[in-house]
Amino acid sequence: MSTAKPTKKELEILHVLWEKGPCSVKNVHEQMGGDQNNGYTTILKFLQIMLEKGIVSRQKSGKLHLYKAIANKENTKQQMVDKIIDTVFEGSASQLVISALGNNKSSKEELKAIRKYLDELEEGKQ
Amino acid sequence: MSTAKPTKKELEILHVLWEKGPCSVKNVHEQMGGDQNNGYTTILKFLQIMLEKGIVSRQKSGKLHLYKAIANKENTKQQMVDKIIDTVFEGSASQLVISALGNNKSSKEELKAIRKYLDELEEGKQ
DNA sequence: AACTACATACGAAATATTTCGTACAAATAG
DNA sequence: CTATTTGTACGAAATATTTCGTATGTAGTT
Repeated sequence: MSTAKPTKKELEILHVLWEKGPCSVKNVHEQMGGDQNNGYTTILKFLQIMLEKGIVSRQKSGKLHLYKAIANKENTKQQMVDKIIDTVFEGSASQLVISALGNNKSSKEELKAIRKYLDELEEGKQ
Repeated sequence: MSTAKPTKKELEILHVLWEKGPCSVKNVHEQMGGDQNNGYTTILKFLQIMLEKGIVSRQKSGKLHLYKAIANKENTKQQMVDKIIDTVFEGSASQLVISALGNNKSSKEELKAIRKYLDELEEGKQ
C-alpha cells in the first residue's frame, strides 16, 4: 500500500525532516552532526535515493533543493510497530506492550497515560 | 554485552529454535516451509554463520548437528523492543504502547491482559 | 566395491545498504 | 576573467545480508 519501510539510515534522516520540516541537504547534514558522522554527499545520495523510492519529495528554492518527508511520523511508526508485532511477537500486540513495559523504566505518569488510553479504547468498543 | 542483533532471516530461524528446541538443519528447513521458501544449504549456511556470531550453539548427535538458540526469546525480544523505543519513539515506551494498540486490532481479552499487567507493575512500584 | 541417502564445509554469486570521490553547474568575490 | 564557494549528479567502492552450487564425508544397501 504505502511507502516501503525505511532503512536504518533513512529513518535517521526522516527524523530530521519530521522535526525540522523541509530541509536542504546541508540542513540535514548539520542536524545529523556534520562531517563527524556522515559525509555531505552521503546525505545527498540518501536524499536522492529516498526521492526515487518516494519517501521524500523535493522542491527548488533558489539554487538549492528542499526535501520534505512524504509519509508522516505517525503512520510510519505505526507501520514499523505493526511489522514488529508481526515478525517478533507473532501478531500479539499485548505481548509487545508487556515487553515494552518490561524494562521497568516507565514512570508512573507514563503508566497512567497508558491506562487512560486503554479506557478510551474500551469505551470505543462498546 | 549480549548477542548482536539478529537479522531478519536469523530471527526467523531463531523463532523455530525457540519454538522447537534444539533442531537439526533439516528440522529447521522443514519448519520454515522446505524448499518452497529456502534452499537446504541456505539454512545450513545461516546456522553456520549464526554459530560463528555466537547466536546459536551446536552439539553432535549421531552424525548430525543439533543447533540451539543461545539467547532466549524474552531477552531478544526485549532488546529489539528497547531498540525500537530508542530509535523510533525517542525513548518513550508509552508512545510505543499507544502506537501498538493504535491499529485497533487487539481483542478485549488482550486489553484485559494489559490492564492486569499494569496493575502488577504499579503494585511493584509502591 | 559401487550406489545411495543424508550430512557438513566452503566459496562465491546476487542483492541491499552505506559511503564517498569526482565531475559538473551556477553564482559570487577578487 | 579567474578563483572560490555552494550546490547537484553520477558512478563506484565497501560492507552486510541472503542464496545456493559444488565438493566432500560417512553410513548403510545391494
